[in-house]
Formats: sequence, C-alpha cells, structure tokens
Amino acid sequence: MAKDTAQGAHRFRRTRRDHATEITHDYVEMIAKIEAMHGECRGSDLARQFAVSHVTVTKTVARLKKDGWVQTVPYGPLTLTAKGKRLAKTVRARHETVLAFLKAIGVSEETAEADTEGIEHHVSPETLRCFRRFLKQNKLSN
Amino acid sequence: MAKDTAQGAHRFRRTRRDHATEITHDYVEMIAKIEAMHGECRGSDLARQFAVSHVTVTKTVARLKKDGWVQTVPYGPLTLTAKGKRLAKTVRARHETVLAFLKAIGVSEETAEADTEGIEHHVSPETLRCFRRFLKQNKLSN
DNA sequence: GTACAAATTTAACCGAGGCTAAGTTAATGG
DNA sequence: CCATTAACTTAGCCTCGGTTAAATTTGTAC
Repeated sequence: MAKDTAQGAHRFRRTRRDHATEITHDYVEMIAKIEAMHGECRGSDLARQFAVSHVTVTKTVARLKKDGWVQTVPYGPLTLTAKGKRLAKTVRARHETVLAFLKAIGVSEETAEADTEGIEHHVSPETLRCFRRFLKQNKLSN
Repeated sequence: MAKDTAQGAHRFRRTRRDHATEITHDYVEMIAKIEAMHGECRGSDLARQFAVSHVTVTKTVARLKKDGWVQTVPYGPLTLTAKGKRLAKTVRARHETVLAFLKAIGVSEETAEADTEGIEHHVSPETLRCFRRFLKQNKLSN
C-alpha cells in the first residue's frame, strides 16, 4: 500500500509538471505556426487564437521572454529564440502524432483536433512510440 | 482563416474547461477509491496520495464542499454527496477505459498509469467510444 | 487528568493565468 | 501636422492551487 501511495503520488507530481509546461508549449507552437503563415506574429494574433485578452498574452509572453523562449521588442512582433524554435519543432511533431493517431482510430477530425490540444501534454515518449508504431502498422499516417 | 481562428479558439476554450474540472474529478475519484479501500477517507490520506500539503487538501476540499461534491465534518472524514458519487462513477469508468486502451496499444503499465492521469481529462465522449470499440475488436479489455 | 502525537484549521504568502480599465505607442489617412 | 485606430503596456483585481508556520482539535496511552 505504501508502494501504491508512492506510485500514485508520483503520477500526480508528473501531471503537475505537465501542466507547468503546457502554456509554454502551446504559445511556442502557436508562435511558430503564425510566423510560418503570416511572416510575423503579434500579441493580438495570439489573443485571437487562444481566445484570451490581449493583457493575458502580454503577461504570458513576458514570462516566456524571461525563460528564454521568445524575443520581443516593445509594441513589435514576437520571435522565437533558437531554443524556442527547437521546442516548437518537438511540440509540433508530438501534436501531429497524437492527432494522426486519434484520427486513425476513428475519431472525427473536429473532435481529434480538440482532444489533441489537451492530450498532447500528457503523453510520454513511450506512448508516442506506441502511437507511431500503430500508425505505421495501419498505414494510416495521414 | 477566420474560421480557422474560431475553431482554434474553441479548442483552447475547451482545454481550459477541461482544466477547470480536473482537480474536482481527481479528488472525487480518489475519495471514492480511498473510501472503498479503507472505509473512510481523511484529508491526510488525500495529501499523501496527491503529494501535496495537508493545507492544500483542506482548501481544495472546502471548494468541493461549496460546490456540492463532498460533505465534511470538522476534523472528521470526508464523504461524497450523491452528486459526488455519480461523478466518481463516471470518472472512474473513463479512467479505466483510457488505461485499458493505452495498455492495449502496448504502453507499459507504469507509463499507462501515469499518462492516464493527464489524458483522461481531455477525451471526448466520441474518443472514449473509439477507445472502447478498439478494445472490443481487439479483445484486450484487461 | 495529563502528556503526546496526529490531523485539521487558520493565517499569510506565492506564482500563474485570467479579467477590465486606463494610458501609451505606432501606423495610417486626410 | 492632426486625428483616428489598432495594438500594446501598465495597474489593479480575481481565483486557483501550491507552500510554511502556528494554533486548535481529537484520540490515545498512562
């Protein structure tokens, strides 16, 4: 039972760690996406995409800047640092894998898109490998 | 593109809603589990299981009480209300389905347990149906 | 009845992530 | 050059979920 408790406690610590990085991952991923589509990313773009106020974006971006993920100029567009770009790439790949997997098991596009936003933050490398193996075996990687 | 934005925004609103209920679901599920195993559930039990301080549990339980999920007596054990019991049942079933599914696709027990704690809060009813159909087709419901 | 230990409650603090309101900056059009 | 608009920043607020420290309550042993 003590072992049971220790393992359970470990799981919840892990979940809290996942949550702690979730916003960073979402912002970094979105900045890369908007930059790729429009040439640049501004705070107002993020506010629209995340359905939050512009102030929420300003404050969140300030934290990302402090942690070295983005660079900003006052009143100007945002850019990812080299470190941010690497994270964006990793997070993007993870997102695509989870999305493809959900669709492969029959989840509709709309639902798969929505569920992926939350699920992607809680899959271990091992689980991602199983998703990829499943996709390869079922040849449904689109 | 505007449609793209609206859909994206919808997904993040959905994720925030999932997060808003996550702690409630975890506590209600855990209270039911501990009560089933030990006959009663106390705050210190939850603090151990979730790896948080006893004060965190006291405050969180106060919120659950305010929202009608649990009943408490000062310095006494916690009990779920009828509404809490119904939620616990639903959440438990969801947890079991996600866990069984991850194991069915080859994720190790330990990793599946850890990932399920986070994933369970982000699966739609449709996604759960696909998980169950997969389990039935593959006859790996354990 | 007293001492002690464990559990719970209260107080105060923190950071994250959300908001509204007001002020500032930059770009644009006339 | 001025007015206007859109975007951003600052100030202040909120809830949630976490902490430590101190006080209170309860149960148990002697």
